[in-house]
Parts: sequence; structure tokens; C-alpha cells
Amino acid sequence: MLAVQVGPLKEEDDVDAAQWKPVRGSRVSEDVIHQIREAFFNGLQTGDWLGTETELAERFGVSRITIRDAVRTLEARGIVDVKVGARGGLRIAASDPERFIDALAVQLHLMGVTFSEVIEAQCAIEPVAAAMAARQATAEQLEKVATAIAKSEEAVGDPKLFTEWSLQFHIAVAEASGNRALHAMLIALATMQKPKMSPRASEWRARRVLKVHQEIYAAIVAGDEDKARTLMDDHVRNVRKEHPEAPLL
Amino acid sequence: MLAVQVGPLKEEDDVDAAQWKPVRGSRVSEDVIHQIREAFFNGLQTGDWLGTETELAERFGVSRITIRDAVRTLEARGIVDVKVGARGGLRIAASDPERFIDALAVQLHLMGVTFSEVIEAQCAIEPVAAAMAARQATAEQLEKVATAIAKSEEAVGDPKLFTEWSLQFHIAVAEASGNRALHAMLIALATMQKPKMSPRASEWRARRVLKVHQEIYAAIVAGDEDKARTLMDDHVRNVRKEHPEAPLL
DNA sequence: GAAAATTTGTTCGTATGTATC
DNA sequence: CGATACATACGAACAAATTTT
Repeated sequence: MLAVQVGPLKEEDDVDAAQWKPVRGSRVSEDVIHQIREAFFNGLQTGDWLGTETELAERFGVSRITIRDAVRTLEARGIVDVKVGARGGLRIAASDPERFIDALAVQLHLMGVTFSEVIEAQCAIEPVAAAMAARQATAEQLEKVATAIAKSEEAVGDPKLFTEWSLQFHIAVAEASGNRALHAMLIALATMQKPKMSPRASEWRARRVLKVHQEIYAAIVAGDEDKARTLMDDHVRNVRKEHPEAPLL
Repeated sequence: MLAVQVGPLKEEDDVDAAQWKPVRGSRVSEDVIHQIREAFFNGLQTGDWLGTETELAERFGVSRITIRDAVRTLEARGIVDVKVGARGGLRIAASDPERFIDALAVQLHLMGVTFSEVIEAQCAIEPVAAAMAARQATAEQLEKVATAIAKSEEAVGDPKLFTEWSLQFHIAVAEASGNRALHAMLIALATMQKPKMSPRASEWRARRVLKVHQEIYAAIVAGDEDKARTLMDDHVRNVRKEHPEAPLL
């Protein structure tokens, strides 16, 4: 059927072709997007002013509608923020994990990735994060972990609230790893499964979980990497076994 | 405001006020985006037809420009594909890691995440992926790993090509973990650092790396989880130490 | 291979809602 | 409160790309 395929040949074999960057698309708005994107990665900071739509239209020599196409795309990618009214216009956006979470969710949905795979991925990463936290957590980061534990302790009788603070504990540990890339990915994974969680922990189960959390925290504070990793590994493994459908704490 | 479009307020019923999704924005196009997004997560598949811009404009009772705003956003999020010409229009997109990679890159840039953090995250995840691969890799997945090794063996004299196939080895191991969430994230991390890598491995260094890759492969084939994890852990640790600026192999 | 039909890409003009001063 | 600045939204039209005839 497709004897001849003229155009964007995607050679999977040629590894050098991977360098290949599509600077030029069939749309004018893609040029605009590309240029602003380049400027972004070349040092623009949150809050930096980019101009109004009309200004940009003049500067790029295109109509306002074309600029709008570009703006909507840049906005969806989390690069710019748009405000109406006087002193409105385009500015470089602030970081927003939501963008990243959404992108991950969309792609995993398209790939047909299962719920349990997301959990499994989280379970794989968390012990490593715990070990990293034990190695290098700052006082401030430890404080956040401690807060999450304290709050969940107050909420042992409220399954929903307890689950929420348990989740915060895990995210705080990831943050304490000191690696923001890891942290961002764990937030994405945890957030994705949150809507599917049904908190049904009984109080004694909550207390048991709380105890493990406290032990993990102690290991991190003590700087015991192996212990932190092992405890977290057992923890997520158990949780997964006990709650095959809602395995996050 | 438009009295016409008051309908689609979707109450996420009940208790979960924390689930709290902003169904209602100040833009009409956000309503459209939200509805199509909901439909997407409720079972639309790659290739499914959504209609033309004009059709959608009629169906939603808005102008074509408003639909275009929505379309650009949905496209940027990787949800739809747009094609011009007869039988063109909107379709549900195929999965494209590129979207996810871009979103991660944008967010990490905004967060000011350093290059070494990205590498460190990768180094944290890979040993776990290797262990998982040892547990459950399929024949087809192992084949891909073997191919990457064979290709890199052929390229020991060509630093650039060798680096590329070494990277493919690592990605193939991640795929062999059987967890597509983990796989997707490692692709993103590896791709992000690729532009900054400077392949400068000498031939004997390449041969040494190759030997380790082969050992890891053997451990995976043998189903030896601990060995696979340990070998990979040592490997990434060494690589990071030897090439502090270009530490990926 | 050429012409026709379809559909997005792009432009201009205009009106309206909204935030700032 | 009024004036100003700006994005949001509508309508009509033509250009360019792609498939079908």
C-alpha cells in the first residue's frame, strides 16, 4: 500500500538521525513556538515579560490569530502564562507539577499502562529515594517528613485524612532525597493513582503503617542508608500485598 | 458571559472535594478542552475520530476560533492529532514519548534542576529496572538488549556511535523491566541529558563498558535479580565518577 | 496525472469582557 | 468611577495542503 513515503522519514535504524530536530514545520505558528521555546531554554526566568499578543504579532510579522495558536501551545506546555487586562500579556510561567503530571497521565493512558504498573514504578523508586534521603537530607526537608508523620498520627481515626497525610509522608521523603527530578516523578506517579485510591484502612492498620513510617524516619535521621532503603522496600511491598487495589500509603 | 454554554458543569460527586478539578475556567475553550479530555480518559483510543473544526464548533455552539484555541491546547498535551485536507480533522493521537519528555524538560528548567540531578535520578532508577528485568523479561525484550550490545560492540572504535548504542542498551534494559511507566521515565531522563553528552570514550574504555554490559545482560538472562542490580549499580556509579560531566553510557 | 472536494492555516475587521491605573 | 490596555470571542473570507475522483 505505502510504496512511497515522501516526507518526514523516521529512520529508526540510523542512530545519528536521532539528533535531528524539526526546526521547521508546516505551520508558521510552529516557528514562533520554536523561537520562544529556544529563548526559554536559553535563560528566561519565571515572570519574564514577553509582550502582548499584538506586539508579538508585529514582531514576528504574522497575524494575531497565528500568535494565538502559538500562545495556546506554549501555555499548554507550561512555558508561558497569559493574563488579560492592563499590564497583562505573556509572561514566563512558574513551575507547575500539574503540567508534568498531566503529560505523564496522557502518555500512560495512550500506552495502555495499567494502574498496577504505576504503583509498581512508585514502589521501585521509593526505596532508592529513602536511601538518598538518609545520605543527604537537610534539616528543613526532615522537618517536612516529621510534619507529615505528626499530622497522620493525629488522623489515625480518619481513614481519608490519614491516607492523605501518609501520601504526604512519601512525597516528603522523595523531596528529602534532594533530587528534584526524582521528586517530580514521584509526585506525578502518586498523584496519578490518588483518584483511584479508596482509603479503607482500619485504625489499627493505620497505627501499624504509622509505626513503620516512624521507623523509616528514624533511619533517615540516623543517616542509615541501608536501613532506610530496606524498611521502605518492605513497607511498599507489604502495602502492595495488602491492598492490591488501593496499595498506596 | 455566554448563557448558551452553561451546561457542562460536571460535578465530581460527593465526598472528594479534595479531588477538586477546575471544571470551570474563565475561557469557553477550557470547557471544550475539559469535555474532550474527559472523553479521552473515558476510553477513546488512538485514531478515534473527533470531527472537523467546523463540526466541533457547531456541536459545542462556539466559533471556530474558540475551537482552535482548544485544539491547539489538546494537541500540545498530546491528546489529539490534526490533519489537513480531505478526511483530515481531529483524531486521538498515538502515544509519543516526546510530549512527556518536553513537559519534563520544561518543568525541570523552571525548577532550576541541575544536569547532575537528572543523571543522579537515572542512576537511582536503573539498578531497580535491571533487577526487575532479571525477574520477568520476555524473550523479545532480551533480544532488544542483546541487539544493543551487539551494535555497540561493532562500534567500539566510534565513540559517538558507541555512546548512542550504550544508551540504547540502558533503555532496552528499562523496557525489559516490563514496567512501561518506569521505561517512559527513563527515556525522558536519558533523552534530556543526551544533548549535553560529549562522547569521548577511548576504545579500551569502551571495551570495559561493553564487558560490564555483557555481564549485566548475563545476569538478567540468568534471572539473578541481586546480581543484575548490583552490577548495574556499580556500573552507573563508576560511569558517573569517571565522567563527571558526561556520565552516561 | 490533473481536477475537484475537503479541511486546516491564516488574515482582517469588530465587539465585548476584564483587569489595572 | 472612568479611562485604558489587553485578552477573549465572533464572522467572513481566502490560501495552502491533502485526499478523492
